[in-house]
Amino acid sequence: MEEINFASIEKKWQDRWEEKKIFEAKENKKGKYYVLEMFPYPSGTGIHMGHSFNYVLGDILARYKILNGFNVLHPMGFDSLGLPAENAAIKAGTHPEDYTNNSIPNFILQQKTLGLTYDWSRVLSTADPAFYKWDQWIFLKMLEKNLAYQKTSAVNWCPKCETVLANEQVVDGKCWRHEDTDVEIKHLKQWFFRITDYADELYEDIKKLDWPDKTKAMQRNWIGKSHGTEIDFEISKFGDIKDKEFVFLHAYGDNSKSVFWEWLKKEIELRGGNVIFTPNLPGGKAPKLEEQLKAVLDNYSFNENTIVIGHSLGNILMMKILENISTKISGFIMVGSPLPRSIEEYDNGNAFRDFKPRPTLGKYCNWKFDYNKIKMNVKKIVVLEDENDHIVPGNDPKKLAEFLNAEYILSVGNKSHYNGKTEESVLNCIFEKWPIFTTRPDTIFGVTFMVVSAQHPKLDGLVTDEQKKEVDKFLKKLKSVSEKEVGDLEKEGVFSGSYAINPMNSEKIPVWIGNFVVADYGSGMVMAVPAHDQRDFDFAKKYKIDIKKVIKGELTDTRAFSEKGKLINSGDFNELEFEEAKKKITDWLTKKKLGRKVVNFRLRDWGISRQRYWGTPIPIIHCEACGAVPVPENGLPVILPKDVKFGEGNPLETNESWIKTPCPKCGKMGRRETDTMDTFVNSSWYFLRFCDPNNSKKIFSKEKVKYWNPVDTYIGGAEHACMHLIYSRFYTKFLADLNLINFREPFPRLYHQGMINGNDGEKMSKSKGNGVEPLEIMKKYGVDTTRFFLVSVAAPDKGFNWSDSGIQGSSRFTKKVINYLENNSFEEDSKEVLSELNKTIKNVSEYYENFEYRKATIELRELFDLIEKKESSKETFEKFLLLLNPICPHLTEELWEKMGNKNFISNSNWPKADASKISKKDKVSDLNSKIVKDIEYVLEKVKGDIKNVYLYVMPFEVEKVDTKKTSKAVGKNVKVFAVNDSKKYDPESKAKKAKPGKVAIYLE
RNA sequence: GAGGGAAUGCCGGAGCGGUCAAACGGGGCAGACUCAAGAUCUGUUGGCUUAUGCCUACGGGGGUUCGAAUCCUCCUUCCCUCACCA
Repeated sequence: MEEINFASIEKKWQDRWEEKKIFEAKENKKGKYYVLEMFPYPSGTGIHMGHSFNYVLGDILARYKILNGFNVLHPMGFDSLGLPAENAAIKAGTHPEDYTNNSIPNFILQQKTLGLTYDWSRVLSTADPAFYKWDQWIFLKMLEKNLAYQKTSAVNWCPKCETVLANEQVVDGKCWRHEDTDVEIKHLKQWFFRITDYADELYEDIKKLDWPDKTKAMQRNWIGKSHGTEIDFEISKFGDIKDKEFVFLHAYGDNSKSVFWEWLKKEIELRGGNVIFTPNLPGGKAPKLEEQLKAVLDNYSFNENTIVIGHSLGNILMMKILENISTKISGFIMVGSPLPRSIEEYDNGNAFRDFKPRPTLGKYCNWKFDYNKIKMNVKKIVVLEDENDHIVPGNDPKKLAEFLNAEYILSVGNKSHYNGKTEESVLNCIFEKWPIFTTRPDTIFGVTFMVVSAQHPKLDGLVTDEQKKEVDKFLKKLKSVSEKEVGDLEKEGVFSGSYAINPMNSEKIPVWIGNFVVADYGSGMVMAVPAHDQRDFDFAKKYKIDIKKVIKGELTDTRAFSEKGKLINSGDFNELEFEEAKKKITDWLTKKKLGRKVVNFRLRDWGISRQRYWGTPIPIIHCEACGAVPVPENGLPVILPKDVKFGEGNPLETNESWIKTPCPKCGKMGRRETDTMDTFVNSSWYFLRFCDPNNSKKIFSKEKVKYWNPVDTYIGGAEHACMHLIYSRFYTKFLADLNLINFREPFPRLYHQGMINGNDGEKMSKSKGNGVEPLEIMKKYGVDTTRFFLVSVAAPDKGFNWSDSGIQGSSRFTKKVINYLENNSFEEDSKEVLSELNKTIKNVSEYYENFEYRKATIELRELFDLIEKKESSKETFEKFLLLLNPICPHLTEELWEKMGNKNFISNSNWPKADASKISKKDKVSDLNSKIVKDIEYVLEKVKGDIKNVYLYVMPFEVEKVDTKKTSKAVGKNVKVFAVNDSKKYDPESKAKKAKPGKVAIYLE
């Protein structure tokens, strides 16, 4: 047998395919099929086995579809922007652009050797400004729709490189280049896409997808939709109010006129505070300072627990009082504060000033204040502005608040200087409402502490003076730890000094600060029920916090009872079961406006800012006057400047002349945004660009995209289950909302190829030396053999360990096929061959359709074995070649030609199966013959006098069963029922055992 | 901790209620061709010493069934993903 020259056969056919452009796709009236493999990052090392596997899987499907008459789009491109090119630039001193420009042709060359059906006229590269221009265009659209925004968020920072690090550049909390340097957390202003606006649709549409269950589950987890209840807890801004003394200072006159305060008094007392003093203020509309001071100071001595609620002129009096006392009081809430006007007049924050009297108030207000002393004598001041306050010209409570370092609250909708609404607002000044998300409202009576995230933006307001030191100590400890290690931290916390109030029973609950609470999930604070949640339990044990049981069940020393059960110690809700309790408590809260049913998502907005060079520039110009101004559409693309320095911070910041550019709005000199976009933006829509890759006027032609999309089958690694596949779904939905496309899911059918490991079962890697180079293997065994082997070892989604002896088995097969013509002559088909052929056509078609390529290789081997052994015709062998073509395109072309065909086998026609030629033996899936066999078997097993046989089948199968023939065949009286037939005779309810294609049998 | 997947003969791996001692491939063994090896081809590959028979077998226990590798349940082991999500 002569040595086969695979290489020349392969080259010959690849050249001919390319020359005749048989794989170039054009829109036409035939049914379309869009097969896509995830495009690669073109690394300098070329393609590896995983790439080859991925492409071959897609190629087999594409070829199968071509043979079946589909107009197939099968494109390839390069995800060429990205960190590796930049890393190579830093480490090897090449420019990312050169690196990329060198890698891509090499990649294409290697891909071409695989004999793929790619339409190379459509190749695209994301590093091409003609491509990323449209990234920028989409960004502008996002901005327009308020889906792009800026906020500060944490990044990894290497103090030695003075630059931001990507997660993969952080190794064990250290910098990838400086192994001795701890990575720090830094907060930077960054750009985000509001993917959370689509969270619900992204979640709900998962069920429409024909994707691996696992991937769907991963997406569901990632989006993390959870139903629960949001409960408003009030938190005192003044720490524990139990020992606080509330003093009301109204404007003037005797306190009996202050009926207004009655409601407030009641509410404060309900929450455990004491209202102890509401003095009469003498003097009517012309009060004298001395008289008023006396009236107050003679009756009450201010102390560290005092909280004053002053209204209007009462505030003025209080400020005077604060000048006159020597203790520091706890709080001062200034309501309806008509002072002071124009703080700007104020003299360096230290002087006295005149308060210009209103005519009606006479001398009263002609006072001067020592503001520093006032500030010194109050721990916390809150300024509450009524909308009415601004009516007095020049009065500006907001400025007053700034001035006094006070918290400022606007009482919205309160137009009066003094009414019931004001009271509610005052209450909100003392007790702030925090909505808390929980999935277990049934345990609300068991809440014994709250935990707020240590990273919470409103944390400061919760920390009392007494606890400040400890809290600071705790927070400092956190900051020295890198983000990744936070995950391994032990749950720790510190008491904030504040208390929350349980809305169910007004119980006082301490608020802790914890390192384990996520700041941007829910409201960044959780209610802790130690008796029924393990994490809360551990925390409570550690810090000796009360544990209150509210569900019947067993607590141990180390375990909380976190299962469902009946409520106890829960007031009116005792004895209720889990589900009912949840509902009733939520209803109660909803009615009282203290809570509501909500849906919460784990999904966060997508941070697209990267402080790196080799990505799409964000088309924004920062202008001192106008802020962040988008680059107008005609200014796109914003092209990456080639002239930058690597290795010292963000390379883009090293090119001043690129950065400096006029503001599109006002024309003054502004600065370009130096952040680039996450490279996932490119892969989020590249599949659309393939439909119209060279369009320079538009992102793509709507018609072309409409013709080809959605992608019929998408193939790629499971590692993209979350990021890439969620982002492209998000982009698709967004572009559909812009009316650019007419579908909302990009990839209705998804397939993951498995991992190919080294022969030792370990991941292939250079350092382990267990890698197998696809090009070498193909050189040695031939491309078709390699393709055949790749799909014959295991189911494509499972992957396998590489084995050198394994490929020899495939090699034997392909060689036998190639040599077949030399050693055999054709005759008329034997029945056996015909049966096997038609069975194989039938089955293999299904296998190709469903990625059961392994089974296809098995049947093809069996068919070929038979063709070799038994008489078979030329037609049969040609059909066999057609069936084999998707896997082994070159050798089938070669033999096809040798047999005298002038056309390409690769775009000819798929054979049709003739079911009548399939012999009984091979018709395993035939329902009737199966039934007969089953009955005969059962009859044989069950000895006894049987007359009737009852069959139960799926409703749609009733008509398929031939009762007459079956009765005759088994010699019994056979009756058929649909499983859902209520009149069926089924004394032993066998019907439930039936399945599609599988009957249930009852004998009588 | 949550979610997903898997466990089959020497190995990889199919089968997913009756046709199962279990496809197909690798490997082993025997034979053919050869001085010999390789390549190729043929046969064989759980045990019982040969029977259209029995036994033991698809991770382990229990169950459903006339019948289980296949369905249910519990357990064990392994792999993957997200991991403090309230």
